[in-house]
Amino acid sequence: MAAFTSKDVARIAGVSQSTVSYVMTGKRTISERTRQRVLAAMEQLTYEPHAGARALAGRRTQVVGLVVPFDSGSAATGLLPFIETIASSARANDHEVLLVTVDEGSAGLRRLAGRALCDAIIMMDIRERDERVPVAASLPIPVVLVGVPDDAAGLYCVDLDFEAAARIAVDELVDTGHDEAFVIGYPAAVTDRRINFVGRFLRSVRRHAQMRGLPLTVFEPVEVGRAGATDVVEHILARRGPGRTGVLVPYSAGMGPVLHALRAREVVPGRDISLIGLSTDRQADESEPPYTNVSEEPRDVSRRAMETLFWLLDPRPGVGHPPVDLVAPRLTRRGTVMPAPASAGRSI
Amino acid sequence: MAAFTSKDVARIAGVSQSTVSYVMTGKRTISERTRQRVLAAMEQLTYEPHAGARALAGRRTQVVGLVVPFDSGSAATGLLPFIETIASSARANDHEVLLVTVDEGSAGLRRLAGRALCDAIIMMDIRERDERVPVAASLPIPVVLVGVPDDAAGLYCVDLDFEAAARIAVDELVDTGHDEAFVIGYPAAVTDRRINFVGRFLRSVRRHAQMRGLPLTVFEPVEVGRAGATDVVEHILARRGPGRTGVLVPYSAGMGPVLHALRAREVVPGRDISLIGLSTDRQADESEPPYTNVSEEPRDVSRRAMETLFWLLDPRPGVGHPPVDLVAPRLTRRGTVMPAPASAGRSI
DNA sequence: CCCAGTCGTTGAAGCGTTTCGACGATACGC
DNA sequence: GCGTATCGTCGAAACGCTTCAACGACTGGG
Repeated sequence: MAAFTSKDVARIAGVSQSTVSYVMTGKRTISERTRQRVLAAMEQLTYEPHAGARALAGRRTQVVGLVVPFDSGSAATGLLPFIETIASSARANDHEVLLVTVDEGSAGLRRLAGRALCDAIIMMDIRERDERVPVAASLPIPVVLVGVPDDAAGLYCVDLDFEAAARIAVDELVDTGHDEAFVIGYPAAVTDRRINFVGRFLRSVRRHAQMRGLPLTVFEPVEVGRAGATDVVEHILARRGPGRTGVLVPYSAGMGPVLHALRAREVVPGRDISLIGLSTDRQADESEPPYTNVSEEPRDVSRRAMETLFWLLDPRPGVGHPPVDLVAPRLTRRGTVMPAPASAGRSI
Repeated sequence: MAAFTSKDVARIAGVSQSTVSYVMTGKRTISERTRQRVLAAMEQLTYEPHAGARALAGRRTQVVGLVVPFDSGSAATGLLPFIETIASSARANDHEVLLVTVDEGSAGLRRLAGRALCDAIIMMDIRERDERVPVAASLPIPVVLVGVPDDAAGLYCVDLDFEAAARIAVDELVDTGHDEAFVIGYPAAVTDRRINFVGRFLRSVRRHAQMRGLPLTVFEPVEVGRAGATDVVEHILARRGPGRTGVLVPYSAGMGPVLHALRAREVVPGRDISLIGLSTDRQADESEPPYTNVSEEPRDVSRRAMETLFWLLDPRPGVGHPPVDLVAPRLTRRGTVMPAPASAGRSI
C-alpha cells in the first residue's frame, strides 16, 4: 500500500519508465509482449498513476469542473438527475468531477482554470445576462453552458427547448378547445435572478397563445408554498370566464400547492379545470394526482452537454456540434386536461 | 491569461521562488516588506498556483473526496443538503470537492487514494456490513463515514442518532396517551441494501416501545408510492383497536402517499389518528398538511463530519473527537398527533 | 547489397511546486 | 567585543509523470 511509482513498474517489467508511460497513454506503438509485461507489473503492484504528476507533465487533469446552484431552493430539487448523469458520463470517459458552487461566481471559474484543476467546465444556472459568461469565454479551457444566456459569447449551450415546451402546452390547450389560460409565474427568487429559461418560456407562451388566439394571463411573480398558491388559485377561479380554463405551472415545485388549493375548493383538475405542468415525467407521475406535463429532460440535457464537452476536448473532424443544442420536450397526458368536447374536433 | 508560474512572481517581486512559496504557505517567517512585494506581484499577474505541481511537491491536494449515492431513488431526495453543506465547508477550509458515486464501490476509494486525487474522503450510504469499510480503513488517507456500520474498523462515523429518534417518537406517542403504534417500514430497495440506519431505527423503536408498554406493529418492507401506501393504510385502519392509534413514517418519501391515502378515507391526522414523520423540518413544514416530525439534520451531520475530517487532516492537540458522533434529533409538533386526553396528564 | 523508412524502446529534459540545508545579517547575553 | 541564537532569504534537490530526440533492429525497394 506504500504508493508505487511508474519507476517501480518499469523496474519490475524490465523496461524503461517511458515505456510504461506509453503503455498507459497509448501514444506510441508498443509490442504486445512488452505491453503484457508492463500490465502484469502494474497489476502486481496495484499501481495507480499519481494524478498531480500526470497533470503537471501532461497538461491534462482528466477532471471536469461542474458548477452547480445550491442556494436557489427552487431549481435545487431537480438538480440531482443533472449531477448524476454528468458524474456517470464523466466516469465513462475516464474523468473525475470537481464540484464548485454557483455562488463562487467568476472567481470559481478563474480558480478552476488558473490552478489547472480541470480540463473543461460545465456551468449550470445561467442568467439572462451573466457576468460569468464573458469570463468563461476568456478561459483557456472549454466551457459548456447548461442554459442559454442572452449573449453566449461563442460558448456552446445545451438546454431544454423551453420555447417548444411553451408551444406544446399552448397547443394542447387550444386543441382541446380551451377558451383562456393562466400561467402561474415563477417565484420572485427565480425571476429576480433572471434565470435564463424564465424569459424564454414566458415570451414564447405569450407569443404562441396570441398566435393561436388563446387569451392568456400570466401571474408573476408567485411565491411557492401554501399561501401564494392559494392566492393565485383564488384569483384564477374568481376571474375566469364561463368557458374552459387551462392553467400552466411551469415549474415542478409549484404543482403540489396548486393541486392542494384546488382540492380544498373541490375543483377537480381534468373535469372542472385543466392543468399542465412543466416537470420531469417522474415528478408528474408520482404526484397525487398525476398531472399532464411537458417534460423537462435533465438527463438528456446533461448527456448532450457532456458529449459536447468531450468533443471540445478532443475534436474529431467528422462530427460537428451546433452552438446551441436544444432538447425537445414531450407532452404526456395524465388526465388533468379536460378532453375536447365531443362536438368540436381538433382545431384547424 | 497565459498561465504564470511562481517563478514569474519571484522575478517580478525580486525574490527567489522559495520565498514566494513561503509567502503562500506561511511555513516560514517572511518580513512584512517582502510579503507585500510578493503579494503585489501575484496580484499583478493574477497568479494562481498550479494544483498538480502543488500536489506533487507538497503531498497535499487540498481536495476532499465525496462518495455519494445516486442510484437509490430513496435517499436521493435528501441528498442535496448534505452535498451543499459539505461543499461550502470544504470551500471555507480552502479545499475542493471531488465527486464519486457509490456505485463505484471500493474501486472508487482505491482510485481516490491511489492516484492521490484527494487528501481525505467522506463516504455516505453506509451499509450494515459494508465491503468498502475495511478497504477505507486500509487507505493511507483519513475516511469519515456518514452512517454507522456494524464494524467501523476504527473509522470515525457521524450520523443522526436514529436510536434517539425512535425513542423520541415513541415517547411522544406514549406521553399523549396512545394505545398502539404502527411503523411504516422502509421500501425493499432500502432494506435489501441493508442501509445502516434502518436496523438502528427499527431495533430501537421496538425496544423502546416494549419498555414503555406500547403495542407496536412494523410493516416491512413497504413500497413507496400510491399502491403501497394505500395498502398499508388500509391494513392499519382495519386492524387498529378502538383506542388511540399512532403511525410512524420513518422516511420522508413515504409521508405524501400516506397522507393522501388517509385523506381519501377521510381520516384526519391529529383528530382520528396520529402521525409522526422522520424527515427534515423543511419537508415536514412544507407538507400538506405539515406533520409532527423528528428531525433529520443533514446539515448538522455534514458539518460535523467535515469538522472531524479537517481535524484528522490537521490534528490539534487540545480537541478530541468521539469515534462515533451522533447528532441529536428534535421533535417538532405540527398538529398531526392527537393531544393527550384532558383526563390523563403526562404519563408516569 | 545498400539506403531509406518503420518500429519499439530508451535516456534525459522538463512540468511548477515545496522543502531542506545553508548562509549572511541582526540581536542578545555576558 | 565574542560566541550564540534567531530571523529572513536563497539555491537546489526532490516530487512522479510525459514527451522529445535519438538510436538500434528490422523491412523492403531499387
